[in-house]
This record gives sequence, structure tokens and C-alpha cells, in this order.
Amino acid sequence: MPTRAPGAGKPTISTVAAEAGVSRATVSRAFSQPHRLKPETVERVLAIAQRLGYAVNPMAKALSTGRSGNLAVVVPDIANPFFPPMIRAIEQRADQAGYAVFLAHTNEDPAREDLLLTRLAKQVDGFVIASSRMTESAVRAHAERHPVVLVNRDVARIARVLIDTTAGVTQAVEHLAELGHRQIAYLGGPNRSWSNSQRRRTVKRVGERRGLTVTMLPGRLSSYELGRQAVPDLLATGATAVIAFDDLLAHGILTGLAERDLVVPRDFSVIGCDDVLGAQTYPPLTTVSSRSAEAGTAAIDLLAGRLENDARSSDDRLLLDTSLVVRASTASVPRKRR
Amino acid sequence: MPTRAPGAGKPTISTVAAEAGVSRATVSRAFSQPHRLKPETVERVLAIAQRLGYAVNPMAKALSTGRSGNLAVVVPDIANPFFPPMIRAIEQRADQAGYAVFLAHTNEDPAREDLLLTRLAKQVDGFVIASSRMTESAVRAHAERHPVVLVNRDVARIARVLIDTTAGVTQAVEHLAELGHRQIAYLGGPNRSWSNSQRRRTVKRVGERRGLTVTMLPGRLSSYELGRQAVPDLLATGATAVIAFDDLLAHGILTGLAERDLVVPRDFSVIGCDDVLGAQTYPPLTTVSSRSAEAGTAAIDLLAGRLENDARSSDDRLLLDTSLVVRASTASVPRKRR
DNA sequence: GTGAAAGCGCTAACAC
DNA sequence: GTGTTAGCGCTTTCAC
Repeated sequence: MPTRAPGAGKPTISTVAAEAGVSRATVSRAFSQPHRLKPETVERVLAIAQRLGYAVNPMAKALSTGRSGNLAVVVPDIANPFFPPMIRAIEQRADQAGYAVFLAHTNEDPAREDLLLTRLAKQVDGFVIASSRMTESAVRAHAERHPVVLVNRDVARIARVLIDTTAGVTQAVEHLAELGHRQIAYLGGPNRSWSNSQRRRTVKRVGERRGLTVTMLPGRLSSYELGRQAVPDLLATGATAVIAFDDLLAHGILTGLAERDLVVPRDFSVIGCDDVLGAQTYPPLTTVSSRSAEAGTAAIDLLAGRLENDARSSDDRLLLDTSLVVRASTASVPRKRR
Repeated sequence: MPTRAPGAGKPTISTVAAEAGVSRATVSRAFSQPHRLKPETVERVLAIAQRLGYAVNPMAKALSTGRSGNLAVVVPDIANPFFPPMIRAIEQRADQAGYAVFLAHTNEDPAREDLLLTRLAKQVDGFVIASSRMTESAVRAHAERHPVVLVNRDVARIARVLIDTTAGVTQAVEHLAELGHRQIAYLGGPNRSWSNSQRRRTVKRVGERRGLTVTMLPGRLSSYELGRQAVPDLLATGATAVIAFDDLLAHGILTGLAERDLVVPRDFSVIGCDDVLGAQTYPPLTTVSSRSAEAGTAAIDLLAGRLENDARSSDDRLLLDTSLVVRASTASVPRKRR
């Protein structure tokens, strides 16, 4: 693409330089290192640039500096209500820090996640990977090549922010125990989910400590429909209460129960997780608080800090605490079990 | 940044060229126009590139061609359940067409929308702007400078895909009329929303045609909480049924009504819009179907087509039809009005 | 404090 | 078919 009409395209650094009677280097400096220039020069150049409608071309700048000013967020499912608040927070914080953000949606597919990561790598300065479904070694491989901050995935020696539901889930189990439930169930979430492992483990541990019988129900994913469909299995366990991986699943359970004319919480107690539905279910769901927006903000802070210090790799591990939010979907164990 | 350690960084086109004993142009062609090369050359170059772990640098390519291979989606509020399915569809379709996507969240703020648009402009080949809150002239200004496809915003001479709720809302009003309601209300949505104007207009027109008394309630935004808070005003109108701008608002109304011991649909009928909640409310909401995912896909098709044909501006105007989905939140008018 | 010049990695006339 | 060459728009030594 040699030669181009002179007065044609957008103004470039050269246009401004010519107009201001200075060199292109000076114009460049006026924008990137004003302090190395005489104040009046800066002022004049900037004024002219303004008048000409000039703006730095981020691509050219990126090619030259090796830094794009872009970040990427990777999520398994943007339609899951857990993520939007986090994405929003990430967008906002990244914006404040001067970054634009790419959104990558993996559709819960590890292979796709891997692909998107490598495809985007050349265009961004760093990644926030939320609830990664990749294997630990795949995560490691990417983190070695590019700055990465994980959310809700605990891989040693990679920066991560974890919403720690241990406390909240512990309270949930104890809440149930105190209400007199002796037999409870846990309905699981996505297979490769770190959060799911953590929650399942906690329910098991605390349940045993309190002498409860706890049944683990597998649950490949998180969705309202899956929760609804799990009800027969749930009832078959003989449990009088359930803790679900998240609110979506819990909500589905609420519906499944209602369809069988079981009244919550009179006949059955259900607890969700993440508090994404607020009091919008019927009855309002007892759940474990989450802090997804905070997690997003923290992730960007970690990432941005790391990019500025040009740090190789950080081993930050930020834990965000949770607690039980009691609403109206839990009550004492029914007199006669169903 | 003159000079750099030779064996240092990632392999570039030159590395491959040297290794293959061809010119850089040939390597470039092997990737972008293989048909202009001898098949065996292509094969050899690609093999070597593969072995060296070479991949085209999108930034460099973009700077040279003037096309980034990136698109941007702009939405007012990613946390509104209407958008995620659309964003997901956009991401997916864009990916198929070879584009990566930036996500911009304007937080319902026209000024921010404008800012993000200009900021991203240099990095993307085109925009999908969903439910723009900017003034028509501002929208025009951007559309003149860059390829833009609008979703749910009807500006002449700018490509747009519109989810046309006229049919659905008409059916909603008639449904209510047939159930015997004589006095209804419409709870509005975001001020600058085209969808809101369209729905309000339709309710008014059809209501009058059927001889109903219809009261228009303003509603600055869309949110569960706002719907809940609107209930007192709603009841004060004397209406026996309401059509809300969207499901979120309708859901809030359901709750507000329940809090006043009014049973839906026995004491009051409510209809939502967009069908984003499925049957997840209590009682399941009668609503107007939406087609946000389809809209997203269509928007990308329009945009991609336009970018390929290098068309200046297209005046495509794609309408997506809707219809009423009757569930359980509507019934005959109560005997004695409250 | 400012300019000259080389170069980031790639593409696209234009020649041969 | 393939190489040569001149950029895309910006940053950054190195001089002056």
C-alpha cells in the first residue's frame, strides 16, 4: 500500500507535525511524555491536534510499543446471571485503568476456551479468566505466556481471586441442622468448576461433623431447567432439605417441588448459592452471598498492577468471604416426612 | 525501538522467510492468498511456520490493511437479562465470520456511549449498537464515520434490526380486552428506548380501538425493584391489568402485588415483554415473545456482509416479529374491583 | 528540549 | 509465481 492521497484520510502524527512546524517525534512526545517537552510546545501541539481532530491510533501505537491497551475477559456462559455483574465491574474498572476489553464466551467448552485464549493473545496485554473449565496444565500453559488473573479457580502460582464460599456454605449446613434436618442433599454444578468442588467438600465435611446424612447429587451444569429435573432424584434420597450449587439450580428445584404440590419451606427446605436472584423467587430463596462484582474489580486491579510493574508472575491469592443470607425457603423439618 | 536481540522474541514473517528460503512477501501470501502461490510452496511455508510456532500478528496486519478483524457490541446494561442471549449470539456469529468482539457497556448513559464509540472506533471494523440511548443525530454522526448496525433503534438510512413487538403487544391488549378488562395501564421503560416508544404507542392505539381506558405510567428504567415500587401508582389508576415494558418490571409488579395480598391473576392481571424469565416467575408470566438471539445473529450478518462488500452504507431494515405467550398471570377481570 | 532515523510485523503495488 | 520496495502510524534511541 505505497502512496496515498495526501489530504485524504484521518489526520496522523505527520499532519499535526507539519501544521505545528515540529517533528513527528515531538508530536508523539506531546502525547506520551509531555514532561520531556517545553510546556508551551506541548500546549501548542495539543491545541493543533485538537483542532485537526487528531487522535492517537492505538494499533500503530501497539505495534510500536508491544502493548495494546486491551484486556480480555473469558467466561463460560454469559447468560448465567452470576457473570454479568462481574463483567460489568471488570469493564468499568478496566476502563478507569485505560484498557478496553474483549469478551470471550466459551460456552462451557474447554477446547473453545483454549482456542479463544490463543487467538486473542496477540491482541491483548492480559486476561481475566473466570471459572475456567480448562485442565490445570492448560491454564498453566497460558499463564506462562501471558499475564493472567483467574477468578474462582485455584491454581498455585497464578494470580487469582476466589470467592470463598466455605463460610457461607458452612453456615448453610448448620442452619439446616439447627432447624432439625437430619438428612440433606447437595445438588452439584459444572464438572470442572472449582466453586463446585469447594462447596461440595464443605457440605460433606460440615454435614458429617454435625452428624447429618448427606447425599451428593451430580449436576453437570447450572440451569433452571436442570434444577427442576433433578427434583425426582432429590426426593428419592429421602432428604428434607437441599443445598444447590447455585441459585439457578435452586430456583429450578423450587419449581419442581411446587409441581409436585410440595410447599417450600413447609415440606422441604432449599438453599441456593451466589445470591443472584435476590428476593425474586417464590418463596424468596435462602442463599449464600456472593461478591462477583468485587471479584471482577479485584481481578482487574491485580492484572493492571502486574502489567504496570511488568512483573513476571505474581502469586497473589485473594479470598473474598461469604455468609448465609436467610430468607424464606428454609424452615423446620416437617413432622411426618412427606 | 531500533535493533533488537535477534533470536529473542516470537517468530515473525521474516523468521519463516529465512528458514524457508523465500521472501517475506511469499510467506505473507502463503497465509492470505495461497491461491496465488504454487501449491508446493504454500505447503512448505506453512509447514515451516507451523514448526516454528509462527502465527500472523493481527496488529501488524491491521496496521497495514486498515482492517482489524474486530467488532464491537455496545449495550446499555449487560446485567439486564435481555442482553446476554443477544451478546452470546453475536459473539458466536462474529467468531464464525472471523471477527473477535469488544464489549462496551454504557450503563444507560448516552455520553458514555458516545465516548466508548469514539474510543473503540480505531480498533474495530464495525459496531453493533444495541438499544442505543444516544440522540438520533449522535447515532448518525457515528454511522457516517464507521459501519454501524443498530438493534432496536430505528434511524432512517442506517442498517438496523428491530424486534417488532407491535403484533405481540396488540395481542396482549386484545387478550386483556377479551378477558373483560376495561381499564388497563402501561408501565414504561427506559426513556430513550425505541422499544418502549413502540410498545407504549401500540398499547395506546389498540386500547383505544377496543374502547379501553388506558393509563400510561412513566418508568425511567427497567428493573425488578422499579416494578415493585410502581405498584401503588398502578393501583391508584384503578386499572385491573397492566402491561409492563418488560419482564423485569412485570416481575417486580408481581411481587409488589403479592406484598399487598393481591393474588395474581385473580385480583389483577399482569403481562410482561421479552420473555426472558421463561416460566420462572410465580405465577408464570404471560408475556410477549422476543428474539434477541436472532436479532444478534442477524445484526452480525448485516455487518459482516457490509464489511465484505465494502458498502458505504446500507439501509437494511430487518423486522423480527413477535407474539403473545399466554401463561398464568392473566385472567378475567375480578368481580368487584378490589 | 527537539530532530533524524530506524524499526515494530505485515501487506500490496509493481516488476521480472 | 515470486521478489523488491515502499509504506501503514507510531515510538524511541541517539545526536545536537
